[in-house]
This record gives sequence, structure tokens and C-alpha cells, in this order.
Amino acid sequence: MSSADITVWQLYTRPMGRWEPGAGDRLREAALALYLERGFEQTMVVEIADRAGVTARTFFRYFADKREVLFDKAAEMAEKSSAALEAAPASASTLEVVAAALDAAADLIGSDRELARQRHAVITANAELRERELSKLAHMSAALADGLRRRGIDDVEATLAAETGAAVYRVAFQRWVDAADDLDLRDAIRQSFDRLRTLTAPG
Amino acid sequence: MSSADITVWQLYTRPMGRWEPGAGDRLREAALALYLERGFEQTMVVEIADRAGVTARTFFRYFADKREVLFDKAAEMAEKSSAALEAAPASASTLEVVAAALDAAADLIGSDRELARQRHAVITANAELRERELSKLAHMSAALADGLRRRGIDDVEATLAAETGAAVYRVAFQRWVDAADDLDLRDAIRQSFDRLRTLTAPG
DNA sequence: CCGAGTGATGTCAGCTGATGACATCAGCCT
DNA sequence: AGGCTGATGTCATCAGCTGACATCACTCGG
Repeated sequence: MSSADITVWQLYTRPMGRWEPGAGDRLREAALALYLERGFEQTMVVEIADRAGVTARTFFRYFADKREVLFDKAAEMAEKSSAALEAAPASASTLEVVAAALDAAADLIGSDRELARQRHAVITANAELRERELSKLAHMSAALADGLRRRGIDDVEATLAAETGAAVYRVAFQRWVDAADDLDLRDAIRQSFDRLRTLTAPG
Repeated sequence: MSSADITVWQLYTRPMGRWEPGAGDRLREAALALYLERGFEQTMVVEIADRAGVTARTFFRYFADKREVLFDKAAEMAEKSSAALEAAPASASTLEVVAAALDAAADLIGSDRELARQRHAVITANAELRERELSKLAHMSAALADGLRRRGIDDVEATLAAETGAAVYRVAFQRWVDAADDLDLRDAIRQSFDRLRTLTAPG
């Protein structure tokens, strides 16, 4: 790294240690900012790394690929919702359990809609990122299905319930992001579930 | 291309024309065979091209990327199911229309289970390919939702019905591929729909 | 207080996927 | 015959990604 590449944090906030801590967070912030400014494809990994004050090699030590920098918190979401599913009362119906899991997921990202909007704008603008998002949601769905099976629900019903839950979440999230008023994400999920029941009800 | 790279078809079946026709099909076959033999990541594009008797540059003229060679027929599936949706009687309920669309899709791939199994084995073995498959299914779901909206169904219900249909299809396809007996894909879809109705029914 | 060990990072070399620019040439059309 | 077209080959180049190894501030036991 040449001296011309020294960034602001290096000049002003170098308290101790050989490197500034929090490289992962700096990379996440830098990536989101650049993806917003210039688009995902037009942003090179070395540029993200430069803005974060590290090398491209370090980027790939934190994130498996250029997309993952926007998604690595999704694992946490899957864990929390699985835990909520585990904690649901035994008396709850399959869909009630799924609803509880989605509520827990909503708690995690429902608090900062502006951040969610930025992320969503970047992701919807690029096919590779849309693919990765689908993949993460599918992973969450698979985790939920596993949890349901552990509750003794048979395989087909578990898979179907989890996939349906994912569909409900997708619809609710979209509505929440698009909403002009201050809609609560959990309310959107509940309403989405109600629509599903209407849809599949006879008549 | 050196003479050492000349493949069998070039030696024996060169009837006329500068190049053997059907390069796209040859590339599809070569790719599936190699992905099965050695795995997706371990197969290089140049190897697929060699087996098909073309160069890697030609591979990328037929397919946008290394994954797409397994998926470019999915567009046809989306078209056929959209057409079936269009053709459904006006009296049909939302879910009945979706079911008709899925039936049309099933017609396209339900006839060759062995091919479907090979493709499925390759795809499930690799994360990038699973991502792409989700992406294709999402594309089909979006097309179905569009068709439903054109029928006057409101946005949320259309999206929800299409996503639910995709979930039903996913479950049915998995069961069909795993089945030991000669299950019909369309029957599997119908049964999957029945399970959904049971699931969302009160009680 | 010193020397070995640790861990995060840098440096370097290299492979593979992917793309643009241009050349080639069989077959077709006039 | 001669030019046009379209599919393909050739070449150069870049960006994503990875393995191997070096570096060096910090830590900890002696």
C-alpha cells in the first residue's frame, strides 16, 4: 500500500495495535456505500478494500465472495428464527410455529428500515445479488423445516410449511420496504399470513 | 486448436459444412456428462468445449456463464406454464389457475425422469448451481404472478399464490425425483396441493 | 525483560471465468 | 466471379478468487 492510499481513519484514529480493529464492519460499510454509488458490477473488490483500509486479500478472508459482504448477517437471522421455533409452545399449530419464527427474524431487521431499503435497492438492481438472496432465504426455510421435523411433523408438511412461510415473509418484506407510512414488519407478516388463509380457503 | 485436440465426432461424422451443426446441444451434453463425472467446480469450461469440439469462446457465445448450460431450457418452461395460465377458464379460482400452469410445466420435464435425476444430482451437489435453480424458479414464479395480475387478481394475492405454487412444485418435484416407483409428476403436484390445503385449513 | 508463539494482515504468483476486438472461411445470393 | 453473412477461432485482457509464505505488533511464560 503506497502512502497515497492512506485513508482518513488511519490519519486520525490510530489508537493502538498494528491495525485498526473492526475490519469486517468497515468492509461491510464500504461495500454497501460503493454498491449504492456505482452499482455492484462497477465496483471492484480492491476498491472496497481500499476504502476500508485493507487489501483485497483481506476482503476474501472475511467474506467468501464479493456478494457475501451483503449477506453474512443472514446466518444470525436463521439462528434466531430457529431458536424461536424451538421455543414455541407444543400446543401451537404448524403455521403458528412458523409465524413465531418469522416474528423473530423480523425483530432482527425490522428496526432499521432505512438500512433495509438501501440493501434491498442494491440487491434488486443486480441478478447475482438477487440469486444470493434467494439462496439465503432458502437456507432459512430449510432450517425451519428441520426444526419442524424435530417437532415430529412429517417431512412433506414440514417442507411445505417452511416454504410457505418463506413466501409469506417475502411478500411482507416487499410491502414493508415499499410502504410510505411507518408499517411494522411484524404486522405486515401477520397480514400476509391472513391473506394466505383467505387464498387457500375454499370458496 | 492443435490436431491433438481433434475429437471423435470430427474424425467420423463430418458430412458437410465448415462446422458440425448443433454446437449448443453438444455443449449441453458434454457439460452434464463432465459435471456428473468430476463435479461442477472441477470441470473447466475449456474441457466442456473440447469435448463438444469447439473453443471456450464459443461456449460463452451459447451460454452466459458456466452454470447456464444446465438451465437455458427453463425459459421454455416459464413460457409454457404462462401460456397454460393464460388459457385457463375465467371461472377457475386463483389456485386452480396456478395448478394448471404447474401441470404444463410438469409436462415438459415429467417425461424423462432419468435426465431430471442426473440434472438434479449435479445441481444439488453444488451451491452455485442451487442458487441458479432458485433463481430460475423465482423467475417462473414472477411470470405466473404477472399472468395472475393480468387476470385482475390483486398484487398481494397474485404474488402469494405464485410463490405458494412454486413451493408446491418444489416439494412435488423432490418427491418425484426421490420416488422408487413410477410416480407421475403431475400426480405428485396434485397431492402436494392437497397437502397445502390441509395445512392451511383451520383445525 | 526477553524470546517464542499467535494471529491478523500484506505480498506475490497463478488459475479460471468472462468479454471485447478482430480474423477467418464455407456457403449463399446475385 | 465476387461480395455478404454468420458461426467460429484467435488473441489480449481483466476481475474474482486462492494458496503459500512473509511480516510484525502483541502476549505470555520464564
